[in-house]
Amino acid sequence: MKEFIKVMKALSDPNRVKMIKLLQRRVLCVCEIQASLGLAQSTASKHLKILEDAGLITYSKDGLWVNYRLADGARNPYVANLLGNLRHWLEEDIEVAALIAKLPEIRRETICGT
Amino acid sequence: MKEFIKVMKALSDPNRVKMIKLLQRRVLCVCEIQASLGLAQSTASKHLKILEDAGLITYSKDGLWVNYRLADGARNPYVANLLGNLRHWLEEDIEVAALIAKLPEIRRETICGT
DNA sequence: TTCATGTTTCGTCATATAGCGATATATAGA
DNA sequence: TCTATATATCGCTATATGACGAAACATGAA
Repeated sequence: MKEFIKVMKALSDPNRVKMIKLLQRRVLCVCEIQASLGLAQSTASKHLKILEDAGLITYSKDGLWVNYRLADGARNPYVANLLGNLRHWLEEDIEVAALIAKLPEIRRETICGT
Repeated sequence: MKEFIKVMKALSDPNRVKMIKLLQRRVLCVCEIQASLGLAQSTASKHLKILEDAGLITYSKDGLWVNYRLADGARNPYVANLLGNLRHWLEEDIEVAALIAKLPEIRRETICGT
């Protein structure tokens, strides 16, 4: 039950769901996600931790960057099912579509620092 | 997005998920659910309202009783999918199993009032 | 080492949520 | 009408959550 609740809670916040939708397109670092959603950096980081705790995403470090990607969910049926459905769910959502449309402009080299 | 979030939030509370699991077995009135979960009457009623707002359950009145049942979810893909999966999800959960085991003893005639 | 930079954690605040008891509403019967 | 009963709503408290800025941590370069 606890594991199920954790996954549901993780997907109960619009910004976190948007992060999932963005990560369906490509691997992203924290500052790209932060820039895309217009959040403070600490807020983005905290949301990513919640998604990771739920098993929905994983990360790998590459120098200063932390790359986040969708988990495969092999160990968690709730994760596997919901990530699968979220491939098509919310594709028509207006906010999600806007984020996806702007994603090509979001590149870590130009967004971060400078 | 708002509709999706509403469904996820509704399923983010253990007591509400347990209500869904109980309603998979049979139609229940508020006092039966309250007795089964050991909640205050007002708390049970509030949870049921949240589930109903999310489209996960429906109700019909029969005299003094309000009978709650699972929704068919025909109008909401998130509801249809999650209610479908919840038919088998959490069947092995220890708390859920205990509630199901005690469900035959929960009958409105003996539980309510008196 | 020192500095710069991406990320995480901490401290704080405002809002949301779950819980309860008390009260209000609705319906059936006397 | 009045009473009894099942449910819904209100008022309140304690905890959880999401937001931010500031500070700490981690890594790579000078």
